[in-house]
Amino acid sequence: MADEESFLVFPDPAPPDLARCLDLGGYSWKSWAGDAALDRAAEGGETWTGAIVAADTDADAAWMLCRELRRGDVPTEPLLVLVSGSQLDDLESRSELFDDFIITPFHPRELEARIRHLLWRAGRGSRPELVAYGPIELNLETYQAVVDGRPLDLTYMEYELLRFLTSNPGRVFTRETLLNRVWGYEYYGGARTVDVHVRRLRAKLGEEHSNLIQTVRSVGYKLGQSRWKEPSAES
Amino acid sequence: MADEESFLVFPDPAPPDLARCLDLGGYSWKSWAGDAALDRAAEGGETWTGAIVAADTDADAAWMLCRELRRGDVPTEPLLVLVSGSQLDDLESRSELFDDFIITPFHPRELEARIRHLLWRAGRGSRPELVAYGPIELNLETYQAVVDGRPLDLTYMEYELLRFLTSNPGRVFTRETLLNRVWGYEYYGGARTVDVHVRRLRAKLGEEHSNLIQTVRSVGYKLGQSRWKEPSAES
DNA sequence: CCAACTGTTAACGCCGTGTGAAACAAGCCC
DNA sequence: GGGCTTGTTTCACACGGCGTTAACAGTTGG
Repeated sequence: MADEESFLVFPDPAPPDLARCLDLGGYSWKSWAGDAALDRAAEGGETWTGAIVAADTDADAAWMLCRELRRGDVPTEPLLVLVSGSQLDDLESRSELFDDFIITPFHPRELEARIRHLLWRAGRGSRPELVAYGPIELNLETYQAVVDGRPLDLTYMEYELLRFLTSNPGRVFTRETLLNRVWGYEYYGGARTVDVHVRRLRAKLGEEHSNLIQTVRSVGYKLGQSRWKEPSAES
Repeated sequence: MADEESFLVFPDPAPPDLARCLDLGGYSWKSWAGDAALDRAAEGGETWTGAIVAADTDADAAWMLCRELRRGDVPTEPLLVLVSGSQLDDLESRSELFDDFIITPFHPRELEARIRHLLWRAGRGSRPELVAYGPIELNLETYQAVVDGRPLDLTYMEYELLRFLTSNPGRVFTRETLLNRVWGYEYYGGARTVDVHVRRLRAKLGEEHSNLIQTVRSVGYKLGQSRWKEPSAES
């Protein structure tokens, strides 16, 4: 569930054969109407495995969408365009807008092969370095933390603490250990510091996920491993 | 430019339609029998603009040639394979052996389009001349920066800094990293230099866009990817 | 020699951070 | 089970680090 492969498909009522081919291939995908939806997606931090843009019907809108996708607001992704045979000459002046193309009507297996190859090529590229556990995802490059897709506004120490716990899920750490490994200095009288930071983290994780960080009495804290144990938070 | 574009074509008697298509496209090419000739070429320092390998007749020899070409003796070059429809499934396990493929029988204009795109990717593909993020656009050729269509008057260092940040949107960079990658020297003690340049950049970006460059406390700076849910202080 | 660019220094103000103590919950002993 | 002990959560506050900002000095080019 972490890296569900989801494709952005244009136009909104996706071409029937394209839709059927994607479904048969086991890919999840979502069709979008236009660039207006892009802004929303960019804000929400939504990302796609790639984009498939059919340019054989509404060429202008399709190329505009490609241009938007290539702007960098959304991370550069494999971009496949569908063109009709008569549009082949249009490709030359738009080289930067796509990674691969396929001519309609296309053979389903060719589409599948092209998608596979694009994904393979993308996989070899620089993949964002991230650590995740359950609903928590930490992007080490952007210093962003999200839970359930909702971005968290964490301070430096909160982020470091959450990163350490998420990197070692299920393991219990004493306060001394946490002070040593996260704060980096020898424990000298400030055990409550950890408590307070755990508290702040729990608060920012939200009511529903505050139990992700569990306290092991007389020992310390740990993250996860028993999420499905008697929630009973409601009522 | 205008250097002789010469393609390596396999097999030796090149497929007639392929040969004719290349000739019509104005490309120079040379057909080779097999891998024995490769060593000679590698020694002689001969290079090609790219390779076009027909795998629909002698598949085994074709893939072996691709493997040789990808061995690293010769710099990786655009590699296009011709396959028949029944060979599509073979591609999956050979992803690393080609850059693009085309199904035989092919339409001449599709071949031309694919060659053009491969050449474009090989040349300018890795070196974009335009980098953009949100309202920011940097023209690397004219050394001009515009935001919202309004041209900015940036100094050299400001431009370099903005270019680096815009090229890696969302990623956080420490001041030390910025000094190394943008300024290019190792420096320790003058970290405030970065602060000041960021400040000047923000000033020139204008009030409305000054928040494009975000400071991540205790870490460094990053551009964009903000999740500012700004609680409607404006309006 | 002026103008613009660049890097440094220092003062200011904010916000993250740690600490102490009080409120709270969970065991433990009698 | 009542009361005591131990450990955890919560709150409020003060210190200090960190970023911002402005002014200044060194440097280069016209």
